[in-house]
Amino acid sequence: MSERKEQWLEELIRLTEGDEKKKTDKQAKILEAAIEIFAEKGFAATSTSEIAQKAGVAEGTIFRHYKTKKDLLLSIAGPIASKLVAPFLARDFAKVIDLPYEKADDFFRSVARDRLRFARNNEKLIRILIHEVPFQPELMEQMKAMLTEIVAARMKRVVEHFQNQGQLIEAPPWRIVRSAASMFIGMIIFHVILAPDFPFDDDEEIDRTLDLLMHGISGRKA
Amino acid sequence: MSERKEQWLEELIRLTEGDEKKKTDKQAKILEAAIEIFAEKGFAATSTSEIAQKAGVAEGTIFRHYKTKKDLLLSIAGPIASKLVAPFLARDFAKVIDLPYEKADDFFRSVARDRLRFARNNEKLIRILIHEVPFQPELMEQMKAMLTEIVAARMKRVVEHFQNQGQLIEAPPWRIVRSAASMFIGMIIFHVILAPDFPFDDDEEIDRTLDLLMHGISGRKA
DNA sequence: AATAAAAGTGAGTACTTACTCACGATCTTG
DNA sequence: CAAGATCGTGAGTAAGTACTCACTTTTATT
Repeated sequence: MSERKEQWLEELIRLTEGDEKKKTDKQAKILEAAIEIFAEKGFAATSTSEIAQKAGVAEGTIFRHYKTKKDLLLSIAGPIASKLVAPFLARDFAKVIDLPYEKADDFFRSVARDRLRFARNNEKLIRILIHEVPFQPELMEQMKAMLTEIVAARMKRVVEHFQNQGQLIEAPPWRIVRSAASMFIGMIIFHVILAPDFPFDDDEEIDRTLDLLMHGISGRKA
Repeated sequence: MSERKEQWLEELIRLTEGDEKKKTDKQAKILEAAIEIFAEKGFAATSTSEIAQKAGVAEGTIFRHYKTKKDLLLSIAGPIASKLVAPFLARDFAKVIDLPYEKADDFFRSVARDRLRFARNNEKLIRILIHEVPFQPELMEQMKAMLTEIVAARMKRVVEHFQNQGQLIEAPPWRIVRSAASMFIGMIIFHVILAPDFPFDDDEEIDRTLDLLMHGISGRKA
């Protein structure tokens, strides 16, 4: 357990240093193909022969680089999970509090924009992550740990800071964070998965959603 | 396509009339076992032999009742999808507008409570639904159709009604519906999946979440 | 009680699965 | 350039896989 924990923590540290492992050409092809098919059909429904074929590689080559099929999945899902929460680990994230963001909504807008762009640039990887996390206990633990120990912990401090300034209402920080996350994740899922045809301006939509989040949907006569 | 559409529409009508098909003992056992394992390991990772074993039934028996494994999945996921949106189809749903609910938040509270209870009573089925919908095009189409033609359409009318009364702000109804849905679905996922240990009072939590939804998270000095 | 229909069985089938391994090709390093 | 390590291969394997079918057992109908 503690080994696991250290593993993704090291991975996070490595990420901030921009240290990528050297991959051979064929290995890159394998990863590319695996991501493509995992995202489309799911991990369990994907065969290694299919991956090999799409990658233009012999099946044995896959197992030279990855002990098992599951190992291949983890080497895809692990890093993306780390990258997803990486910004919250940044050393200056806590300092975000008193430096660039004087207003709470500016802060939320900034985070939302950044993570939405990230999601758009890594759609397939995030699809894989969402789908396979519930079935891979190790991934599940990793995600839970990251969300509670990094994201929730950091966000809690930020929310408390804005509460002290009277910019946010006096409610349990976790509920505020949960609500904000729900709103934006719901927005992403709705527009990316449910209505991908219907085009919209990301920044504009974020602003409108942020408005609802900050001031609610209640009208004057409520 | 139109045949498909009629299929789940008929299913919905049947549901309102409480018409359940007669099942044999072993068939019930098969469904029970399949739901259990599908929810735990996912459809693709589940073998028919495993289902048969858990159901205490010969493997051939499964295929007497269901042509294929996929057929078995659809006969589980289809009905639960229908039941999930069924309340929105109720004839009196539109009338909900001028009869029992004078206040918008009472309406939202009522819907949230009802569907949360439904989700709690059908946790495994909903898990299966969420997980397999993206991979089964037919299910995907069914869900999209239901969400747009039934849920969204009805909710739009209700929101517009409350907007006319000045109880809700003048924003696009779909965005208001999306925000409300995101908040409550986020609440459910958070408490059911991410923090199942941490016990909480459903109705109380719904009220607090509804508060945030109605009035936002912005403080006095914002 | 006789007959038909439906439910249940489990051995069998054709095929796919993840993974191995002995061997040749390519790269790295002295 | 020699030698060892790493990379790449594809035929091969044992263990499933979803599904079938001739058969027996149970249930429904007359």
